[in-house]
Amino acid sequence: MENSAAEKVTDQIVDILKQQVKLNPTQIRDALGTPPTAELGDYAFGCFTLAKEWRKSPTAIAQELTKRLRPESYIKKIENAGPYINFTVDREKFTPLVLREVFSRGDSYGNCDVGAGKTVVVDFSSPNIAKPFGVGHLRSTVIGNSICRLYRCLGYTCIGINHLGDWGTQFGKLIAAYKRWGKEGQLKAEPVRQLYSLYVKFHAEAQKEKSLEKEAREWFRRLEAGEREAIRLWRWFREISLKEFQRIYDILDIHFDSYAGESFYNSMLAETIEEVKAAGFAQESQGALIVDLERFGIPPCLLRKSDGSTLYATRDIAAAIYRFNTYRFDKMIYVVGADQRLHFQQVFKVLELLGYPWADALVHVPFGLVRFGNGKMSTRKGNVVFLEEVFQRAVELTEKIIEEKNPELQDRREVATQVGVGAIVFNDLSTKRMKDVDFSWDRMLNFNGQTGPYVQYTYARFSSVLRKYGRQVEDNVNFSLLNSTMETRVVKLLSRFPEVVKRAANEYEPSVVATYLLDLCEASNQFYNHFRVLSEDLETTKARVLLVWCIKTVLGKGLKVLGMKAPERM
RNA sequence: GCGCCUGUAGCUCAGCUGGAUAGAGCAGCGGACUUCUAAUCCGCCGGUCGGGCGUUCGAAUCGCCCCAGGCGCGCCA
Repeated sequence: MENSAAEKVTDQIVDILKQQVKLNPTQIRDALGTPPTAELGDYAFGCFTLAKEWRKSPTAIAQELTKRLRPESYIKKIENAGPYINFTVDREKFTPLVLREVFSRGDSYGNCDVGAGKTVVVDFSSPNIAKPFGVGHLRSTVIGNSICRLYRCLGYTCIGINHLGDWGTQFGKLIAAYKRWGKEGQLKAEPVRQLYSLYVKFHAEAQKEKSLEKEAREWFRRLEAGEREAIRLWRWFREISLKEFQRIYDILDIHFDSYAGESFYNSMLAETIEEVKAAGFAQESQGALIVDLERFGIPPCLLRKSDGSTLYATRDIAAAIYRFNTYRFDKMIYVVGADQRLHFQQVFKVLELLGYPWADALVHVPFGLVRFGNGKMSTRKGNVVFLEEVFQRAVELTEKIIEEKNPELQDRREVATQVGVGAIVFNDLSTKRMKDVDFSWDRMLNFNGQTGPYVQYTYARFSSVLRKYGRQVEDNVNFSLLNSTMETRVVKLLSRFPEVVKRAANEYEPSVVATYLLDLCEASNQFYNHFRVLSEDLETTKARVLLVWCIKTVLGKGLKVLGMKAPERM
């Protein structure tokens, strides 16, 4: 695949510098920075590292070097400023290069083929059956979805797996609770609400009545033993929960290649345990089966409880092996909360001990917790915010705003959903994933400033301009009509998009794309407010329309990568 | 106690992996709609980058030590 415009420029600078400087291309590239203001130039090379070798001050070196360097092709000016050599790009060449690239690539702009022929598995969302889908689960869902989309941009085949929490002690609790207090009719009427209140009631009652916990463990044991009554209830709970989750995934327009949850691996667990034993790493301890990891400075990994039932570490180990055999992945990413860091360290280590060469292709992508009020959101305490309620309120508010700002809008309901849900999604993706977040209605429902609706609004606005223009957009324009600082700033930002996608994927950090989009919106809205795109002047109009087309395309692509909709009007 | 994460303006966050004067948004104040969507744009106000020591020509960024908050650390997931 051909180099992007930005790469061509940096390659050019490297070419110019490498004749005079004894550094290899990557060293030069790494040393390149951006001057504090655009007037100084587009790229800066600081001469600090050369100072030792040349036994001169960086300022003197910069001065001397600048005299010897001659601008070529994409570089128009090379100037010295203190210890820096500043390179100014030739706008006459750069602007057409960038805009023509965006124009010809369209929606595939920003894609590359580094991942061609490779497969990456992404384990994300993974809600617990029988628990309501809370705002906490949203993070894994939207971050994971975006990571999938990012890797697809890089050419990877991406398999999204929803590792449903459909097995474990919680089902023992749920069955026990249902047996005591549950009513079939109620459960059919509003499944997840009822399951949830049974779950909450269980924990409240268990405080007073110690025997409850024992009862729950017993039910889970019977479930694992495959007893009919237990299986029947489990299946039922699973089915009704899944149906509700599906509604949420439909709203978000997120789809999985596999819904193989924890229960899927039940039949493989005995074999997995045998494998660990055979490899000589398993040992009995206080009645449980563990893998001692002390020599790696990690607490032991529990494979089996003293009552014989299994634990989720075992299921994760079995799942990883199964997935490798099924997908032959080159990388597997787990998008799971930071509170499970240790768990994944343990699981990865055990797989490494078992001698799987792909163990180092496993990566846990953790994220900060969502807190509510005074503490962590806890399903047990009934301290959760339902995602559906969040969506509902966001969409309602959006409809109200549309009512006052754009009352004639067609498909109002649909747009309101796209924007309302977009606001929630963007809110979760716009800050670095490791930060804990305090849930706040105010922040969720703010549509001004650095928000999802702002990006969508900008997109809709430029769409509107193109609609009004109504003719075919072409890249055969007079580019010198786009040489204001505002336009140059936009062009420069557009040229950075491919690199932004790569960085976001490498760092598993969708927020890189989100913050980039905000920058692009700011620059583009500034341009919009200062220039009139459609005017009597045909030449200028054609040039600006091309720029608008490129802005719209990149914004649309960016929104798509974040898993958001890009409404043409709002 | 041990380990990991976070700490930048009143609030929410950027800061391109060590470089030039630390940037946005929200909130507050003041401006810009007879013209392509004002969910926008412009201006003002606002910072001992948690604290200290160190490495370096140069530190918000790297190292060490504290402080504060969060999360883990054997039968939950």
